[in-house]
Amino acid sequence: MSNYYSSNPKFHISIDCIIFGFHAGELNLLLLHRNFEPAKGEWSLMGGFVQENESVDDAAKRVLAELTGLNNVYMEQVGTFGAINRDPGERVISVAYYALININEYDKHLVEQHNAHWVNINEIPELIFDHKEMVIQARQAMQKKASSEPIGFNLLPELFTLPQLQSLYETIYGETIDKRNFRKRIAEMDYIEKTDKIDKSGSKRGAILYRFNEKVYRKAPKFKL
Amino acid sequence: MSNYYSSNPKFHISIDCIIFGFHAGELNLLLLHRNFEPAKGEWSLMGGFVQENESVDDAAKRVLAELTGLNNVYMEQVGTFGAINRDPGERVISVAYYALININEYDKHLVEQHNAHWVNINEIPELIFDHKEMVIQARQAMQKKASSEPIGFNLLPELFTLPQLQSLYETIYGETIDKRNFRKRIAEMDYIEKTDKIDKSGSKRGAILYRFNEKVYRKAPKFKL
DNA sequence: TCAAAAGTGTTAAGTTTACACCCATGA
DNA sequence: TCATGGGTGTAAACTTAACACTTTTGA
Repeated sequence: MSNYYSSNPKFHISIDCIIFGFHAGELNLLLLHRNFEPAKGEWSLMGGFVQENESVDDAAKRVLAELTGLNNVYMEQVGTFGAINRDPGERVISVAYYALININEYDKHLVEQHNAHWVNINEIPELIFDHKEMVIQARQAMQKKASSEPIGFNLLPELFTLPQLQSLYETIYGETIDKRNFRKRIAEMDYIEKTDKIDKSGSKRGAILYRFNEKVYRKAPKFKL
Repeated sequence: MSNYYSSNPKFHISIDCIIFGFHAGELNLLLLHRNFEPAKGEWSLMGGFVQENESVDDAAKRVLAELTGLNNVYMEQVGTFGAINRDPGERVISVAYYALININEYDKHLVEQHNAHWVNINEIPELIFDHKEMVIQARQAMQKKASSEPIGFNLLPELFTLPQLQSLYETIYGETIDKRNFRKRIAEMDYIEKTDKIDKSGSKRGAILYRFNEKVYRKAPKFKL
């Protein structure tokens, strides 16, 4: 142990998770009513404290899994929020991560236990501390990333239709996309593979189901939407 | 004070600075020989510990100022590095920031005191811990940002020539740019203002000096290089 | 007078956008 | 049979890329 190190202060480090889900043409966040003081009962991001036996990234994965039961989820670090008084309880430095999950596959029982709810991203309530700012930054980071890397598929089921995919990207960008131009671009991505299955849930005619083939993508990773 | 908070561990939080400078057509980093254990004497980024009386961002500014004497420097957070054993001394979670400075204007006396040196970014020596990874991520983040926001000017003097500016962007991107196409794009940015001064240091003929006008930029912020 | 760097426009290629109708099906 | 959402191609507008010579001046 170095004297130099120990002359410096230590801090609680927390994780906050911006959990994105996509359903029925809408982006949603999984938010919860905080169940401890301060700000007990107010809307909050899912959070937790980094422990001794885990890296910061692992802590983020753990915190996400505690709420959703999910592992191997796509997560990205948004940034670290370190204002002195950001938490009125005591000083906590927080590392924010966003997660993209398939809204059909989380553990509903766990979510209920935490008193968590999906909230439309355009109708976010007041959030505690600097969580609103975290959401804003997460959304921007996600949008930017989604335009240049194929991360959007994490928000969809394994098999998805082109109308679904287009709706997802329209929601992420907050603007409509021309259907034929969209499909032209998708057609050029040979890692978005047509299956012989049809999804009839959205229309009488049914839409062809596609799959994102990550192995094929990795051989020639180019993506732009 | 909440019991819930205090049941969690605390950590040393450090700052590491990736300090970019541009000189003679080359990007450089300001690196130093670490003057305390562990890894004393090895090449390292400038760093320091976050204190109780400062935000994380302020700590980054302080650490940069301690080495360079500079304030009001353009800085961006790169990310937080939280692997358990990233520092073999004891556990330290580090927040990395990059800074863009005008290589003519730092405090050379301070830099000498810290035993710091400018190193060409393509000839970076072995660095301690995960500093190499921080440099890689900082460089990528800076490159991306520099392509869509006018941050490159922070690396140049107040007055600069178009050959200088082009050389800077060629260095940032690691590829050559067509001179006429480059100048065409610059000509469309009315916040890059021609002055009536000539810089004769680079050629016999001399090159016109330009200035980045931030106020004009803010009125219609569009930038793409 | 010549070497060295600064400065200047045009054309072709590629990319992006706009746009309208037919198809398949279940109710 | 008709209402609903799924599926398909082409042409114009715009953007990007390629390219070569003249100017100025100090040595």
